[in-house]
Amino acid sequence: MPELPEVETSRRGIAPVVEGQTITSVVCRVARLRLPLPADLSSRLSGRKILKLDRRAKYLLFRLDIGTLLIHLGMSGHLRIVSAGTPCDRHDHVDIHLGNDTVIRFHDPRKFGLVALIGDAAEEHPLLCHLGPEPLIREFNGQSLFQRSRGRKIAVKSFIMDQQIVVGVGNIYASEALFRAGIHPLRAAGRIAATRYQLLAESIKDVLSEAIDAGGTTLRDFFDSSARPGYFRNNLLVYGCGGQPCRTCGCALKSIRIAQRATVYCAYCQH
DNA sequence: ATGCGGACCTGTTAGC
DNA sequence: TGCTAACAGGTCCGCA
Repeated sequence: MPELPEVETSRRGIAPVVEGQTITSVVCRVARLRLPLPADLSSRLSGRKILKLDRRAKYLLFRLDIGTLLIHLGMSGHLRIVSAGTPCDRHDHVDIHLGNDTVIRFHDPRKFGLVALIGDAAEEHPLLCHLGPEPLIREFNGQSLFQRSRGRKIAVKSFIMDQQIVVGVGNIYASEALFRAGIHPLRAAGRIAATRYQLLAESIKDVLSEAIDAGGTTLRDFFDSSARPGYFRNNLLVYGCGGQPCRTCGCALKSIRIAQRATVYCAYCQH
């Protein structure tokens, strides 16, 4: 669920409700997610004001008057805004109560998510400081991808999923972007020409932007309690389509595993 | 330094 | 129908 577009959609949905609000209390129902939850989270957060909600990679950054509350949704997490008093479900691990009688509720069955309170210089925190560029900014482009790829033998799919190279390209969008760019996912990153990286960078930007726009559609029913599959699902050209005909050439799409991740591509269109 | 495999968890689905 | 195995959209760590 939480690819970068979903995290951005969450941010856009939640920001108007929480910005400017004061945290009144925090309830944690588990001791740890990916990392242990700070034991004193409630006492440290109570009375603090949420100034702004930002996103960096797939992390949500709640900018407070005393530092930053960092939330990562992992593989299975989501945030919902609910009214105070809404009964909680299984896997509703953390409730952040706000002054306006609403609650930010963190739900994560697989517990791969993360909640941490970090200091003011959030970007220098160990969890964030090694992250590569955001995919949608100008500084991320074919030229920078090309330069960083020289000498690398890693499969290009793993290369673009490396958060030090570029953030936010998850397993789904890696396959989608490579299909759009006509690049074989197993090709060694260091053996791809600059012009093709140009195309790849554009494909990454396009597919993520389109997915964010589609997430905007989900925004309308964002406060629904039902977790429905992302709207962008209908726009996927290869992911989850193994065995089906390629939209371009009609040949059956191939399913393989790269670094233990499901990968789909067209052996005819991608080189 | 690079690249790979395993680990962290639970839920759902495919297959027998 | 019921059981088991495989798999799931992320990230970090340790080893070769």
